[in-house]
Amino acid sequence: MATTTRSNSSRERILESAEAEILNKGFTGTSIDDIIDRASITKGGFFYHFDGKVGLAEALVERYLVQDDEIFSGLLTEARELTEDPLHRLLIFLKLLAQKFGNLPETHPGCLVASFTYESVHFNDRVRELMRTGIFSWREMVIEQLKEVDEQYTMIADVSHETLADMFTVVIEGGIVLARNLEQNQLLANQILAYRTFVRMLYGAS
Amino acid sequence: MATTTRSNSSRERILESAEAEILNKGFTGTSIDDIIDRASITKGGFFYHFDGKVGLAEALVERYLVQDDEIFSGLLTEARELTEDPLHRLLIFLKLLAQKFGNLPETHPGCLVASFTYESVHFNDRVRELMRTGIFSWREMVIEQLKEVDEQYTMIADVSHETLADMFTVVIEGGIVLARNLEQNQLLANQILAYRTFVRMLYGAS
DNA sequence: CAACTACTGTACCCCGGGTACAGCTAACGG
DNA sequence: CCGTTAGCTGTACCCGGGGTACAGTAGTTG
Repeated sequence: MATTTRSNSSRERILESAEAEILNKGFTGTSIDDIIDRASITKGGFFYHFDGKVGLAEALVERYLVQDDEIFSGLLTEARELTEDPLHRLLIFLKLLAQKFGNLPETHPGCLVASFTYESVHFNDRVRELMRTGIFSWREMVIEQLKEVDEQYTMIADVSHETLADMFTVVIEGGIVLARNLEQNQLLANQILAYRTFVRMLYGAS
Repeated sequence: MATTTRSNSSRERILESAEAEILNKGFTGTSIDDIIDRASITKGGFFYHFDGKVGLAEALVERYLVQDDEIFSGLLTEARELTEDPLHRLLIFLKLLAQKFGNLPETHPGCLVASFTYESVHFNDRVRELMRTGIFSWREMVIEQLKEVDEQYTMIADVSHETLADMFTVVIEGGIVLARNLEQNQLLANQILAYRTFVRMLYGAS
């Protein structure tokens, strides 16, 4: 299975095109023709790779979660190299993320999970399950950090790890919506930095 | 123009049905037939009231912003009756909102502005302008509160009024996405309460 | 009672999304 | 060097949705 003959890039090109189109037009609002034109492939080729449009949706979410994980892991590693302190590591991670989002050349393309949330009836259980998986994995990523922080710091207000961790995702999802409407990436960055301030204050760091 | 003869309720019924359908299926994913079936009206009747689907979208956002404003104004008035202190008023408002959302019988139906954000290309400038208007009005509502708070309290960290006000909307938009996916309204309530904790800490209130 | 509002019902067009499948071709394995 | 297979292309088809166009009708108001 290690071989993929001459292409395999076709499949990837379809996914790439589909994601870009869908984040602008929505899933139902994106036609297969839109996608295949952009990906320079034919309709037949599309159906060779995917089991219809819902099959494409499955592959898209899977891919999205993997890519997202890579981005977060990368920034987390970067932060880990800069400090041993778990709180500062988390704060650096958030600052790096804010910078990354604030410096995007265009407005943030959007989150596939959020997009699909408002069209969820068109998918199957597998897609909906994958979306939940994504939300849980983002939650767990932050909770892991918070656990380490709690070994050395004390939270000065009562916010559960789960809620504080979810707030990370919430701020990004909500921030994207506002940033896209106002065409202002800095708004998204500012929201992440505000969340960062909240975390910092909760642990009484100056 | 004060008269609306026997009905006018038809137009309202269409808007009601359309909003409900669209929040589940997305705008493009909702057919006019879906809407008119639910509203018990005919296609001719639909086109009598609206200038096509995009015309409906305009009316929907207009209506949504008015209704939303009424809800927020109502809770704000309620909070105003309970205290004179601007900070506590804001904190009570947030608690009331969290309670309202947490006690919904079903998962929160969703925000039309967020839904439309991921399908924005299908609308016209007027709709997109209305969406921005909504975001600005939510921002202004909170900024007004913060200004009054600042007359009596001092913020102990540097978060701009604009960013803190936007965070209100951000937390709701993001909270809705997570709450819908996990079918758990309390998550949305918890996010609003976490935001409330943040505001409280920023002003050094115990 | 005339005129108007607020519809219903029907009939129709066109486009494009979704599907199916038959055929071609480059590459690889034996 | 030839058969098989992955990776497509091309074509043909159906149906549903958006949108239009009226013609008719039943209350409502002046």
